[in-house]
Amino acid sequence: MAGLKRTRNGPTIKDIAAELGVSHATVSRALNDSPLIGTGTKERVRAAAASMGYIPDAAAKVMRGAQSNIVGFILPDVENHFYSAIARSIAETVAASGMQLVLAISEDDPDLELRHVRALCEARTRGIIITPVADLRPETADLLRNVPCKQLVRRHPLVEADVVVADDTTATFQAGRRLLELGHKRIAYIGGGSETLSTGTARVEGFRRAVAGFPDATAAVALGPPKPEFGYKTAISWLGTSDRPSGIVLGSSRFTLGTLNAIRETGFEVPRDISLIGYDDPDWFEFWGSGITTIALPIREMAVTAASMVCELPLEATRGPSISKIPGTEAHELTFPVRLVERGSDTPPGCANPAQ
Amino acid sequence: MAGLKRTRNGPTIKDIAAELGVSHATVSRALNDSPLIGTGTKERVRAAAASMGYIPDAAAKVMRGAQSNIVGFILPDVENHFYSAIARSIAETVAASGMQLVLAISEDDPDLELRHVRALCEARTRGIIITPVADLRPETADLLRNVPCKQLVRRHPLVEADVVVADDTTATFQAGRRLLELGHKRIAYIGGGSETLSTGTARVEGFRRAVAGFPDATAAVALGPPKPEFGYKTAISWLGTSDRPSGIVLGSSRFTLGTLNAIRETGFEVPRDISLIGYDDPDWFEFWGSGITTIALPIREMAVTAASMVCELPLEATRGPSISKIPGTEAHELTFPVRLVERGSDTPPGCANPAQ
DNA sequence: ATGCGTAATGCACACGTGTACATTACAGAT
DNA sequence: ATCTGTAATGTACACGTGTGCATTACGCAT
Repeated sequence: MAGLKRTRNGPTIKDIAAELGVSHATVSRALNDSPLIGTGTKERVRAAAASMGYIPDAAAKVMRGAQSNIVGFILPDVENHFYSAIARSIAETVAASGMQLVLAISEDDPDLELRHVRALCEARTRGIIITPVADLRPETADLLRNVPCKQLVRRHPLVEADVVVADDTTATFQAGRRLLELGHKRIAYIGGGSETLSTGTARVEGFRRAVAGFPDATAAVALGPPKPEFGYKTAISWLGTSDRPSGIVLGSSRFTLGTLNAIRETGFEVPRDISLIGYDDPDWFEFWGSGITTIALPIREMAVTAASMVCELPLEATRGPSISKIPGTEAHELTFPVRLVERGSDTPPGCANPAQ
Repeated sequence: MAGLKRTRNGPTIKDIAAELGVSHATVSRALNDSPLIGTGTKERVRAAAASMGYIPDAAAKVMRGAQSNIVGFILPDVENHFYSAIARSIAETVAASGMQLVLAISEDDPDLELRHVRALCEARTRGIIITPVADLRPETADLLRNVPCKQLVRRHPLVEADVVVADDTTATFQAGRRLLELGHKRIAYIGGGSETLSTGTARVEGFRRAVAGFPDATAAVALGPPKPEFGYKTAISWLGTSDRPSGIVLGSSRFTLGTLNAIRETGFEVPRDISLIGYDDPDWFEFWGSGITTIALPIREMAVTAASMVCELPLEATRGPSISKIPGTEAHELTFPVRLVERGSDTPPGCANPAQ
């Protein structure tokens, strides 16, 4: 820590200048293709730089005043297809605009999230896209005020920034109503997040709203950490009871997995004993049995929109999100429509042979 | 570009110094908790820094000589469970050692890969973990000589760096022999990569070696880009012929998906008509039908090992990889054992009802 | 009063880069 | 021979931070 010179000191423009017997300003200009430099000199400088293995120092350039061209995306879980698909689309957009993307994983841990945000701010990041954690630290919200910032997928009340989300309320409303219209009387919802996140509140609200239209139906709701284990435990606890739900709406493809595991272990079958409607559309949903009915989100459009906003690219006119102003702030919310993809995992209750 | 001051100029230690009427050296020492500074001064400096919203400048620190504490991981495809699982384990290890991980996606594009490597080198990254692309640019290999670097999963001949891989040859050998012992006479392998990558050559070699032990068996091999589409197209072309294979070994879970799609479209069924053995073990393999037999890799161990080597952490004694020296270089190769996980997707040919 | 040791702080420089400004060189016009 | 304009290069500073060295202040012993 004390007084240590950098271990591997590559050549700098000063070294190149000394080698050629010119000033370092000439080298700098030559490498930046300034019109002030003679053609011959440029060539000699470039040749020397290449042969000496010169690598420019990004830190020095940033300090000189050039904007760092780093964009950060903080996501909770890279093993969740939903987020990795988003990460991919963001990466494409950012790379296409000539900038550098830094992916950071928060693991739904507020302290890790804070560390990432702090590191990105200290690096003078050009912009940050974040899917905030449920109990986000106030300090994190403070730091985010110093950077152009967009919230993606989830909206946290402490963060004052534009929001790009899916129409979660309509999504779970459609899913819930679908099950009820098929004739299910006892349905349930397993969701991620908590009361502080839009993905928690909005989805539960949609589900409840669907149930409200069917007075003779009862509903159970469980919210927890978006990992397969929570889906598994919750499903196991429900399936053991006599008044188990005959249809379940899942708030994450991670829950779908845990739920499938629970259903198999308790000897039930989908969709014969239990109907399932998933969230998001990972590639294996289509081929699992007769297919898993699910709510598909316009992942690509959402990601590209958020990335374009941060990179200050013109927004392509995508399949129109609805735009509304968030009261009390200057921020806006872009809500993207969702789509129910009908496959084979939901049937009327007690129906042994699905319509196929 | 020209002479622009940074747009959002936050306060620096000089501003804090001016505010308190001390020199910036005092502020710097106070913030770094130097013993040279009086307790009272420290407190006043910290209070001022907090109230003024001071954010340290990472670029200046790096330039001053402090090692950047960034570690980079360049992976080809974040939507592939295999790599996202690796990314997660690397992120955990790197975060635990107090460093910052930068994830970059190469999309199997050598030019994009070069861009990422260059950016990481210019940022004076502490170390790079890379899963190299098939036709990696020589320039990329040159740049990597300037950084502590480890190859993960794939080995590219141009890159002179330690290697952490799975025992791919044994893996496909076991898978191929398994199908042959079940009685299959026509088997096939769909693999990723090309002749320049270890994942291409090693896996094909293992498969061929298995077939060599069964003189009356015939085998087909297809190598291509590791995307579902290639698996789909290849499977479709094979299934249409009269001498179609009765068992297929897949070299990536991405191919498994495309192959399942092809099998369904052509009206066949797994495992009744076609036996399948996958690679890697994404979570849905266990619950797909009676389960997909597959070759499981010690993803976590491999990732943690590579990350520990880059972060200069002591290597935990993991379930022993075999270590060998790579001839012609000073680099070493760590090969991790694989494991065949037997589930329900492989049966003797023409067997309508698997043993369950 | 002088000397001395210690605690606290200021001064000045270095890191690598880019650029405004000054300087030099030289060709052409007077 | 002198002036003017242009092309090419050098000089010097700034960015924000950390640290070696000099300096100040002060208490205490001589």
